[in-house]
Amino acid sequence: MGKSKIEYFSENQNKLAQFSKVISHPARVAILEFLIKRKQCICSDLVMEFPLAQSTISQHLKELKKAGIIKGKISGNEKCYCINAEVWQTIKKELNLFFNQFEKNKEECCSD
Amino acid sequence: MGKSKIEYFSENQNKLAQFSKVISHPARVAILEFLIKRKQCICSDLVMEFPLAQSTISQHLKELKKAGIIKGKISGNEKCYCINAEVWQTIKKELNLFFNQFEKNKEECCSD
DNA sequence: ACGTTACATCGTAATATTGCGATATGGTGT
DNA sequence: ACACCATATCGCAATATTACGATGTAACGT
Repeated sequence: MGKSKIEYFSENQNKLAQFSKVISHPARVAILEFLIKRKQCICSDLVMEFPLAQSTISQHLKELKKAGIIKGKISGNEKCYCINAEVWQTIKKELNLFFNQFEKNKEECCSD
Repeated sequence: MGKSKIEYFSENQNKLAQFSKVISHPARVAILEFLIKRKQCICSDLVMEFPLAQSTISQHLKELKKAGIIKGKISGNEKCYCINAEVWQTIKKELNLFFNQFEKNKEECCSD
């Protein structure tokens, strides 16, 4: 009970759900938008920008990194993060494929 | 703690996160794809199709309905569900806007 | 070597999600 | 009125997520 029955669904359905989960938290959306604006940043930039603890930011970065949507390069003391362009395009494409499956048909079948 | 600090983020960031959350579970992705294929269906169609209890399906439908992505019309005994075309397009557009914020630049700033 | 800075990870608490059985609601057919 | 559908909701248990402070690790400056 409570445990997701993800094994019953297709690989594609699970992949899409996972991609969506990454951007299903406003902090991660905000981090990604910040990263787009600044091209790159380090963890402490985000700690300054957002009202979240360093450990919390670090955890969100870990999630984003796990999904591949960002990448980080160690540069001496710091760790420089940026968008992973390839994965970004992949996720964008997959979401588009999903949303393009539905074509509006003239006759609406239901209403509220 | 553990409570999401959603109040610190913009309306747009929260909206995008909420839209994403709806499709961040494989069962809901599967339900939506089923709904696209069949144009419309009732709850018991889904109960037959997926290895989930009726109450679980009903709950996922509730989530989808809350987000507005589907709508349901009571038809006697049954409740006919289908995609809400308008909301579908809205979510698609919002996600596209988000993903189009990032343009690949030639020089990669980080690597793994 | 020592303190500082940057970041990750651990441990824990609060909260949210997922799932199911049981039960409620409300329309259908008899 | 009654049994029978279809669906919604309630109550609960298992699990996942979010968040933070404390602590660990590793490079830096002195």
